[in-house]
Amino acid sequence: MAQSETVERILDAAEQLFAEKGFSETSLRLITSKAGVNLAAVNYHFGSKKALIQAVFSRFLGPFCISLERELDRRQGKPEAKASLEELLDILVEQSLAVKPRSGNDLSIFMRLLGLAFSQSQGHLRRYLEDMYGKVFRRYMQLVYETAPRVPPIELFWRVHFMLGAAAFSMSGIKALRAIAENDFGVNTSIEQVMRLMVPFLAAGMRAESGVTDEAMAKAQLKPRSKSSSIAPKLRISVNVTAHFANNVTDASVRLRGV
Amino acid sequence: MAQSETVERILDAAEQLFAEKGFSETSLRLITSKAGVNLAAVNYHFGSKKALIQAVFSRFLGPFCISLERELDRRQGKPEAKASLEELLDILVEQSLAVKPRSGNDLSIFMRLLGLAFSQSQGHLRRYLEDMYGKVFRRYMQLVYETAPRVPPIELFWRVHFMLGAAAFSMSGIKALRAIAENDFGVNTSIEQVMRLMVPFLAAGMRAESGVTDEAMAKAQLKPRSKSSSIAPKLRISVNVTAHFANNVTDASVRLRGV
DNA sequence: ATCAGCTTGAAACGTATGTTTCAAACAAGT
DNA sequence: ACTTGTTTGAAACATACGTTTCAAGCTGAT
Repeated sequence: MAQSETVERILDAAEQLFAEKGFSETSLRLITSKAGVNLAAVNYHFGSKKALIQAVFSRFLGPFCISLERELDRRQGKPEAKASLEELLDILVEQSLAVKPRSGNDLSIFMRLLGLAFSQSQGHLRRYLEDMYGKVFRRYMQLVYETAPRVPPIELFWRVHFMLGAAAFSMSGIKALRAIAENDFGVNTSIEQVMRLMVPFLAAGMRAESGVTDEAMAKAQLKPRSKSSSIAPKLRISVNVTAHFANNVTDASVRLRGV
Repeated sequence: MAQSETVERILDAAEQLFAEKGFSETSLRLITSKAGVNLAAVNYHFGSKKALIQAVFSRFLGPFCISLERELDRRQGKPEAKASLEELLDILVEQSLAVKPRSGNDLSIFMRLLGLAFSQSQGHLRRYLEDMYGKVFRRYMQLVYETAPRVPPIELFWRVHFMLGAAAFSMSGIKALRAIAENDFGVNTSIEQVMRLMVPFLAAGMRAESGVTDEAMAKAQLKPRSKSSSIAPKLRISVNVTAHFANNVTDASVRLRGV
């Protein structure tokens, strides 16, 4: 077996180009020519452009989530005082920085991709990420909720998304923003510094006094989920369907994963 | 003269579709068929797809910036105590809500567009917005800076972008988020409520204790701009050049505006 | 009623994209 | 050395896009 180096070259090129230009703006021809491989190689190794996009994310998110989960296990093992919000955010920063840096991979590339994942309307990507990494994400968010027990749950819900937005946005435009900061202030801000600057900002925001005035909202509580959703599935089926219907193209996917 | 209703229909359709799918994912054919006009109408009335995108933004941003500037003038007229950060943010909320709502235009659409403007790599759009509305934006930001004199300028710079991100992200995904909130908490959150929930979150984040540890960053100050840029130009020239060079497509634009 | 100037409709153009095809090249097991 | 299964290379395919063209339609002033 050729131990195909081609796959890695494609992933490297795609990761970089997607981050620079977005998904639909990056053609397979551009990727393959930058990677120095044949055009057909993408469809041969990945099956489609969509699958390529997902593979680019998995290459980073897989190791990241594994090490994040391990860290959460470690913390939850020792029954000390609950982690503060700052500590929780620091975990994310640390784990991001810890993921093995490949050649020329300076983290900002992937952060930008993560931002794009939200803002570009790639439905398949959202579903894929939800299926693959939604569980760890929700576990982490539960811990965040517990650090601010005085804020109404519904407001916490929104604040978490304000946090997400601040992070995704800053990271997605970080290259341009760093250039502006350098130009206007004459100081270079590293990706790591930006992430660390974000921690006190987000923590303070999460802890701010509640702004809820609506009575119904103040009393609203998280509804218990149905029992079935809390049972770990043994098997998951994945089917991708693309329907062309009177000029409207819709795609749906159900995913199935073993074990 | 036909008082062309076509232009409005195209703008309405484009605004909605861009917000749903992004710019490059929305074809002119989709826009024109949704608007019920001929394909060629876009190029006839706007000249190109790029110009259409810009027009969509201007239709909202024009009135918005005018009324924002008026409000800033009004406040700066009376030499009372400086506005608090919450007041400044409230101005934005108020002005956003004040812009005349067109049919089916529930503000979230435009907020999502604003988010896309940053994350999609439409270089021409960024330049256009900077040229047209950069001045008001910087004036407003100057006021924001002044409300937190104790935070190092470079950190304020980043915090402003964290704010922008929180707003753009939450607003851009607001439709889905509202559905989730409704489902999980059984409470409906209006767009206005979300915006108001954002104010204490953002204000607290901006005022958080500085997280700057780097000595160089702590001392960095905003560099004075060159004098010429502070003089209101009498005339501005606009030229768009698209260069196809060995598979790399680059476009640049210089804009010229009367008065 | 006529004419000029906008505006629309339908079709075509040129280009770029994702995907498929198939023969050639290659690697490894026998 | 031969065979088998995998990987590459070059070309073609089908489709979708933004844009252009030009004849037909319309409006309002003369």
